[in-house]
Amino acid sequence: MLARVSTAPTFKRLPRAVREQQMLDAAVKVFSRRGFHAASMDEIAEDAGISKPMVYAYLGTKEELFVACLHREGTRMMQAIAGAAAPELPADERLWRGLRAFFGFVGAHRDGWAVLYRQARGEQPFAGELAGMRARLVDIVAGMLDHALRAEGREAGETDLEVVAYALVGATESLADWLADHPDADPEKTATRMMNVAWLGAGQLLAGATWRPGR
Amino acid sequence: MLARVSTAPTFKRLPRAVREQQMLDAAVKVFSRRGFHAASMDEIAEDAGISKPMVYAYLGTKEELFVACLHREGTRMMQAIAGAAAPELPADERLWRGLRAFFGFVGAHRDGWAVLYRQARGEQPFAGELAGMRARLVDIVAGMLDHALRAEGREAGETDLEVVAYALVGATESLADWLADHPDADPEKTATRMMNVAWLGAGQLLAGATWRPGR
Amino acid sequence: MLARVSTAPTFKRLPRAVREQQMLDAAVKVFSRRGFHAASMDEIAEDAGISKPMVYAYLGTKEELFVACLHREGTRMMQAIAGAAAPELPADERLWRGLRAFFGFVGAHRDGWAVLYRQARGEQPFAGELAGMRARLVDIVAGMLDHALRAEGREAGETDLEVVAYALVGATESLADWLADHPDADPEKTATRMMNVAWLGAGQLLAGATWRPGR
Amino acid sequence: MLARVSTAPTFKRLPRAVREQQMLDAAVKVFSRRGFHAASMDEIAEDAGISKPMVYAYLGTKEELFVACLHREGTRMMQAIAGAAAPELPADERLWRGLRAFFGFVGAHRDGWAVLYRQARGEQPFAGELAGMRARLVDIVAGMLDHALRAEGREAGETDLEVVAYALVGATESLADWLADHPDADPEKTATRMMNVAWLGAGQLLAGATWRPGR
DNA sequence: GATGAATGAGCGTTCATTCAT
DNA sequence: TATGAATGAACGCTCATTCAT
Repeated sequence: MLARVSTAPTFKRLPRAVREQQMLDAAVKVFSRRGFHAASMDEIAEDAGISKPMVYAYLGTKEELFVACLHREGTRMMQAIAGAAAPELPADERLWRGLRAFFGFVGAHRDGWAVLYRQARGEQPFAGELAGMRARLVDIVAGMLDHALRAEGREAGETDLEVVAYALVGATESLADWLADHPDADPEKTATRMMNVAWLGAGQLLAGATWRPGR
Repeated sequence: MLARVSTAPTFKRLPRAVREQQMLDAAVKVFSRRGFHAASMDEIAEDAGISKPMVYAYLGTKEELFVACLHREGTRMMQAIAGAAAPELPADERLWRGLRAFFGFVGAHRDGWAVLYRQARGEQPFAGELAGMRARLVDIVAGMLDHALRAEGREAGETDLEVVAYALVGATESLADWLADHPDADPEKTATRMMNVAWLGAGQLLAGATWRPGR
Repeated sequence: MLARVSTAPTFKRLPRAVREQQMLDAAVKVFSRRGFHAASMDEIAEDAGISKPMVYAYLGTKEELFVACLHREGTRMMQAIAGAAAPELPADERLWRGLRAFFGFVGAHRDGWAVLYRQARGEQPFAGELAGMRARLVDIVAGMLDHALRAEGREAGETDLEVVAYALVGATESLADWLADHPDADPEKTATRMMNVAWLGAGQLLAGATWRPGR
Repeated sequence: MLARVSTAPTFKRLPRAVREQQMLDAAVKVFSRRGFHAASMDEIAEDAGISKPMVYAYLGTKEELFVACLHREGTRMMQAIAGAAAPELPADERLWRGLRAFFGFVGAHRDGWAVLYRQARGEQPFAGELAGMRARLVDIVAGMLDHALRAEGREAGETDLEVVAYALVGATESLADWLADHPDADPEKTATRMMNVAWLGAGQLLAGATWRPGR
């Protein structure tokens, strides 16, 4: 048997980091479509174009694999939102920028993040991971509110702020779900609507008030 | 062997209606704790104090059983909210009463409904059932908003109303999750907070405004 | 509670013999349609309009029930064929009458006997029952042949006769299956064809010979 | 712990093709003995010396497995009969060769094919498969008859030929059953007897005629 | 590094069969 | 007599996970 001449690219023996990304891509895709339990390691491996033992060798258990997906997607999202809201801006501008960044991300990763996020709920093993991510979001929002309050010399109970932030985050997630389910909807427009509800509240909306980006 | 004193009830040979409720109770409990997939029919049967075949005889397949749970809990919730908001009241009063009824129900069925609701998302087979329930809620809220608008001679696009209502429902569900996770929290108080966010919006909240029940 | 006045027929409390026939009717029907294993006692009981424990009380185990079906149908068939072939007639006439009686019976009990018979094969527990029935048929045919031989002063080995008879019975059963599968086919015509093959053989058939009833 | 001497074959990690044959062997055996329904996948797997999941991985569902058995055995039989009857020979010679090949095959696969064939009847899911195989046999026989008729310038209705062929095939199958149940019987002799009945018919047999191979 | 071969363990479902009324 | 209620015991099938090459 002669040595194989390595001229044409064989698409094999890729460096580990690349392989891992391929696997994560496949995993995110399959988990999104089927849900955590219904997803099978076989399908993930096949979709990644790789054999099952490799998946185990690189990313470990099914649970660990799912957590890895959560982490990667979560990190990406956080980075997308990160610098969106500089503390020196007024509160509404900060909120607006954050929402726009968030819905922009969800719009771009519809069947990736949004659905995957939807899966993490309800599967206890990942309650912790998810709670952590949401807590970070809630903290950001609560921080905004707190900052704005202090700027006017007032203060609020911690729980109160947290709960308000929680509600805002919840409403936002809910609209994100809606966005993920309506492929033709416009992220920017959705963000605007969310901003209206969040900032003005139903009372003023009914009274005819409207919030619009850029004043 | 002493004669068995037939004082204590034997808990056997109960009529079908009773057994069905026992099974549904057990199913709600187990589905809540483990999630749909992780829940096993064995555990549900055992928890109901009955053998597995009876569960199949009365309530059918695992999926059918889950749907039955969804229906029972959903119906209970809808009934709890039902007459809460009479159309002749002003919009904020209607919203408030609806929220109070909702959080009251969730508070009373913490590990029942709220968690079960949490499970239904993400499991494709039940998308329909859940979407239906949520749609009814969204319709109710959108109806409130629309009614209030028309009362003032104004009008709004249908999609806009729906999206706003969607956001409000989402925020509410989110706080319901929060309530379900905080056993010591007070449903009434949570409803009040939700009302503040929903009605006043972050803008007015930051400006120091507060909404309080009864004026 | 007053004594129930037994004016209108309640269709209950029927005498045992009647009930048993109802059950057997239902059993034959269900076994035919589903096959022995696929048939369920539930369906049989329901089809008989009676509760399952009654079936067990009257006809015993599922196997026993099937055997009871076999016996009833087998007996009916044997009776239908019984006097068909008087020994004093010539052999071909006897054979013809037997075949006509047999196909007549099968034609009238298409989905009853024929299919049920088809089920008994392959289910070992009933090998004995079925073998017995077929043995009786084979014996009848072999007896015919033997009688005809002796009438001419000749004789044949027992095995030879048995095997020939076996082949004839097999061919006949096979055409019975065919008849059962072709609802529009005419039993009389089928019997004639069978008679042609059996009596003349392929050789003479190819040579243009034909056998016709009544000379 | 002594070093394991690797002399005896381990019988593990065999290539797929080999394992598939082992499984089919085991399946044919178990299906034959127990019948389709009574056979359990566990027993088949154990008999094949392999775990159940491998059976599913390679051969699929129980039904698919049975069909695979049917196909393998059916193909083998057809191949055994295939070239047996060259068209240029006279009809009786062709029939004789076909019968000899058939009984030879059945004699060699007693508990394999014959019993398995016996199982396929009556189990509705396989009606199609079996009907197809029998149809091919019937066609072959009908073709022989038709060919012989045309050679003499005569013709016969299609249905007539088919029914006659059906009867012949039925008789043959029946004797095959008999052969499978009598382990000591001689296939060749059985073929001869069948040939006598089929070719000469009962009439000539009773009149003392005899057909013998080779003139 | 990479994979085909292999399995332990478990789950959903069904069914013949029997109490207790 | 007649039945609704109840179950033990299997069976088909799947899947995450690991050897051995």
